[in-house]
Amino acid sequence: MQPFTERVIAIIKGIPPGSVMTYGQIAACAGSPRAARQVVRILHSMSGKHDLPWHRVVNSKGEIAIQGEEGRYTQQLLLQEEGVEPSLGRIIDLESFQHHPAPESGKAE
DNA sequence: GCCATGGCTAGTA
DNA sequence: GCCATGGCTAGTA
Repeated sequence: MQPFTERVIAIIKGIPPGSVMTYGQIAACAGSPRAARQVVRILHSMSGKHDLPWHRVVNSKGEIAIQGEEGRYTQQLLLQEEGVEPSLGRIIDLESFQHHPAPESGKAE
């Protein structure tokens, strides 16, 4: 697995319950601010095997970005169970719920 | 060529 | 709603 991919996975695993990060934010933390779509691809293909909290990742507006009805519903439910309540437009208030990892976190022990 | 983005523009009210 | 972006993978030679 490539270093960028490993960093992205470590960052996603570090998102605590009850908070979210955005695709672009994760890419930036992993060292490639323009690689938001790569974060998408990693989540899409590896969230199961690596036991990632995939539901804690949303787009830059705070919206659930999943495609199908079923997936959208599942993500919304998992977030609500952690106390993340979207407002009426299904928008999550990033000011309240966005996780900002410390620069040291996710690096080598 | 994939992809669950993101940032900007045009068009409407 | 359009389109540039980018790390990775599959498929071919």
